[in-house]
Amino acid sequence: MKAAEHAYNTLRASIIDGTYAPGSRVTEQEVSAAAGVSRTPVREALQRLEAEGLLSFAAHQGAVVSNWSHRDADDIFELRAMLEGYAARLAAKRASQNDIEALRQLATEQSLEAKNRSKGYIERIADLNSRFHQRLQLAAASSKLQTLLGSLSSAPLVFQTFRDYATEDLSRSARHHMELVDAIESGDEDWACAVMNAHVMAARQVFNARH
Amino acid sequence: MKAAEHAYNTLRASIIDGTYAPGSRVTEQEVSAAAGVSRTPVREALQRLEAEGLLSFAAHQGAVVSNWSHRDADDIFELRAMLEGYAARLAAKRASQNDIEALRQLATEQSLEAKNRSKGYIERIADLNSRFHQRLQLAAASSKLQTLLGSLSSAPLVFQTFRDYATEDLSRSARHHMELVDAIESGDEDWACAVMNAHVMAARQVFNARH
DNA sequence: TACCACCTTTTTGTATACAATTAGCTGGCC
DNA sequence: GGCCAGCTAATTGTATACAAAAAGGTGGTA
Repeated sequence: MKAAEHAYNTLRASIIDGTYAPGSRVTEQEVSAAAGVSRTPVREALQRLEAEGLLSFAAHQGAVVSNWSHRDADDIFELRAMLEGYAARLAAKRASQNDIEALRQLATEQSLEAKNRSKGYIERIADLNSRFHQRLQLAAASSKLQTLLGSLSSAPLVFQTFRDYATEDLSRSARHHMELVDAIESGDEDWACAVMNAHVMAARQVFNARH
Repeated sequence: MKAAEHAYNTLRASIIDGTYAPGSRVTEQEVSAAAGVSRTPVREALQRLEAEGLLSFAAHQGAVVSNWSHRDADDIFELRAMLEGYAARLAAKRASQNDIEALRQLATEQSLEAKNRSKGYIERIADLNSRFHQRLQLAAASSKLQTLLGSLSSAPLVFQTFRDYATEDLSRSARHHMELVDAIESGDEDWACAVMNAHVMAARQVFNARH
């Protein structure tokens, strides 16, 4: 793996798991030492994380970990609803048979995991969930949209949200995905968009209830 | 000015004015020589431009200038309509008296420039236009939204579009801005959003007619 | 003449050294 | 005792040197 990528992964994990608290300062040297690479690739990693919104630079003061106010979180869910809704629309219009089968496969697996809840299911569901959304965005076939959504969903709160899901939330999420596949397969843009909106709004509700 | 910023500005200008054609490869050394700085800040500039979508990296092959297909352009206008429409909504809800006065000032100036068309008016109008939109985004008070829109409007096609504006297009654009101010001042979210949608769709129409 | 291996050159990726700016502190002065 | 100047240490910003990888050309061979 390239050094820059290693530094990026290391720091990103540290931010997400809370090792670096929001608002705390991150120096290049720290990361350099932690990742075992020189400062050059570290600077690259910092820039990427800044572009993704996990860090922000104050002038001449280096990087600080972004902290998300309640209002920011609300805005982000609103934006996600809008953009993912649009993605669902495009997917309903453009998805190939391959896309649909892949999506159905992922949604089915997720349903099973949500039902069985065998050891480690949270991580597996989180993974299936993100793969589902990414596959849907691929089917939407708008690279710009994918970029925009990428910068939204990489925000820490998405990760946090999943841990907060109760059992019924998990199965509802899985049902949403199944319904999305049906809507996309039938080519019904309005339906797909509506389900996706409900999906994101449900996630927002879970988040707001806990924070 | 910092060297990285200088490299960024230099290369960005070269891409926008067409010195670097879409699809052409950009080497670090070239930019380094052109800007008169070392490769280190150049790499920083390349990353920023990649994040903004003006460049894209192929694995181990360096940076190539992005070229925008017709479909990409259409998607971008669609996304801008959605996001700027949302921004207009938020602005209608949240704008302060200061915001409104600043917006009205900018829109008024733009109207005059569109009417008089004195030497260099294109550049001045382009500037006023971008300041108007940025001020509106500021009034919308959603930093994440601002980031997303930033990555859309920095795309080359926005610049190109403005040069294509005919006289009547320019005055219509100015009228849209005036109407937006009225809608925002009255706090009517639907109105503001609708005007903004019309505004972006009109821009798309101009772009599509020429390309 | 076509094709393949190898070498050269170019270009990216990384490390390190140095410059410049800044924050925080220490000591002296009022 | 409080406050300001100046210094020190820490941190970012930049340049350069070197390593690694890859593209493209060259020569030889079938």
